[in-house]
Amino acid sequence: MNQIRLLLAEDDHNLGSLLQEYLMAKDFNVTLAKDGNQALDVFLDSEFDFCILDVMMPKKDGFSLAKEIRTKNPEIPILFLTAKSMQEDTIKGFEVGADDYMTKPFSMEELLLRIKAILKRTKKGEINPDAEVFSLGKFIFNSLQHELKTGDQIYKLTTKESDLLKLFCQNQNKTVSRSYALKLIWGDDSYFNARSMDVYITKLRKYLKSDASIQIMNLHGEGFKLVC
Amino acid sequence: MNQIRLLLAEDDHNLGSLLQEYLMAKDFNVTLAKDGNQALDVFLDSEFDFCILDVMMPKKDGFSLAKEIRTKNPEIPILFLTAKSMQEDTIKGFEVGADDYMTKPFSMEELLLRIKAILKRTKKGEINPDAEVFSLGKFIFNSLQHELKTGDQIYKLTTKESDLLKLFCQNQNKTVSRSYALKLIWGDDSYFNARSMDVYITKLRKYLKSDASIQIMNLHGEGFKLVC
DNA sequence: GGAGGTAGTTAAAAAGTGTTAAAGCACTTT
DNA sequence: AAAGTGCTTTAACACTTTTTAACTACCTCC
Repeated sequence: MNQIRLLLAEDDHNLGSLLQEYLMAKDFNVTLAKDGNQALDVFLDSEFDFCILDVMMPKKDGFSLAKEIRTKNPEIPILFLTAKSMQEDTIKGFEVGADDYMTKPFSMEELLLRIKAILKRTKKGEINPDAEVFSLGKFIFNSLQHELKTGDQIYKLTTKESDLLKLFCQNQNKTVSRSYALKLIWGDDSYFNARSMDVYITKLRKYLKSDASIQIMNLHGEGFKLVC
Repeated sequence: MNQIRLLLAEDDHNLGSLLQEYLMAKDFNVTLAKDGNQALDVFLDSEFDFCILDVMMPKKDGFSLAKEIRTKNPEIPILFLTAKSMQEDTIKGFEVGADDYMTKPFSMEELLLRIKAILKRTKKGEINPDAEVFSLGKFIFNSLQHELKTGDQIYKLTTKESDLLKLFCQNQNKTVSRSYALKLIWGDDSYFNARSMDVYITKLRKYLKSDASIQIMNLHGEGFKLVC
């Protein structure tokens, strides 16, 4: 099972590193940011699966941060940490699209349980992440053998075609950012690689076009999404 | 290769025997149980290599059954069949330690591919890196004596052929990079050696071509992989 | 609505691979 | 020493995969 990549934005250094250590011990990959601006920078720079944001932070508060994060990734689960049981905070938090919130002080164990609950809830279509065989509309894709089959025909995919399709299959109905795909498959993210990736997107679409129910959709400036 | 002994727990009699027949035709040894209790009895009575468990069954559901099976054998691969795409089921399934799951209705071909993928995955640890004798599909390869045997014939391999095949056998389903193979077998990595290696790849493929289930696959620019 | 970045597509260049046959080499046999 | 034998390397050509380039279309924001 892959590690969950978690962004923790918390200005209180003591609490921040305590949480980071605890969550890392629980096998999360935790990046700690010490204010809202730093958190946004880090978020835009790498890929995350989950955000824990303190509401009151210097430079940029948790809610504004959440809004900007949501424009980049409308799906990512967000859990807020509020300093006091402030009615206002709670309301505002859910308006921004919080998946949950916790009022300090809280037990780390409870936090962990809530994170797990949210992950369960939001992980809807996701299949076994280690799977090597995927079912895609009328296709069956065997990523080990690089074979994309349908009832009547079988395509032998090249390495790159297969790698890219596998990445999409592992992230069905989720946005895969360009830079993530490029780093993962092409090893790094540069302008020229980017155009190479576009060529492969075209190729995959050609293979898949006989089933209208699945498509690789572009989200302008954000990345691609395999919807099915 | 011996037959894989497979326990199939499925209360729907039609589906159950259909699957049983299909999998037996694919050379599995299939025992069909029609509820959870019967499945457990059978499991405790004999030896199995693989379990396919329906989640919803009378008397004992698939998850409870899986737990009891796991106490007896924590290693055995388990694949669940779920009636509908129930989020809960999936999560619970993976908590119990499912290796994969499939949602009804599914194609039998996909089921077969997934079973094979799991078997490949879980068998990996079995490979003894110091072994001198390898089983490769219908072949037996003795790297000490440079002999590649099948039921009806025996090939005497040359030193280089044998060294290269041994390297692949020690890294089944893993990518072996060109430069690694060249350094190990040819002593160094230069353009001309590289072409020599290609010639040997061709030779090995010729030996192995009578068994379609094993193949030496090229990963463009990365290396080769023996998949079986 | 136009500028500038982003994406879709095709074709050609470049890099890498598959295969066959002949040349080279070491080692035996005559 | 010449000829033969078996293995390995080199060379050559066809082919595949990946990248680069070029052109077109599109989306977003001022």
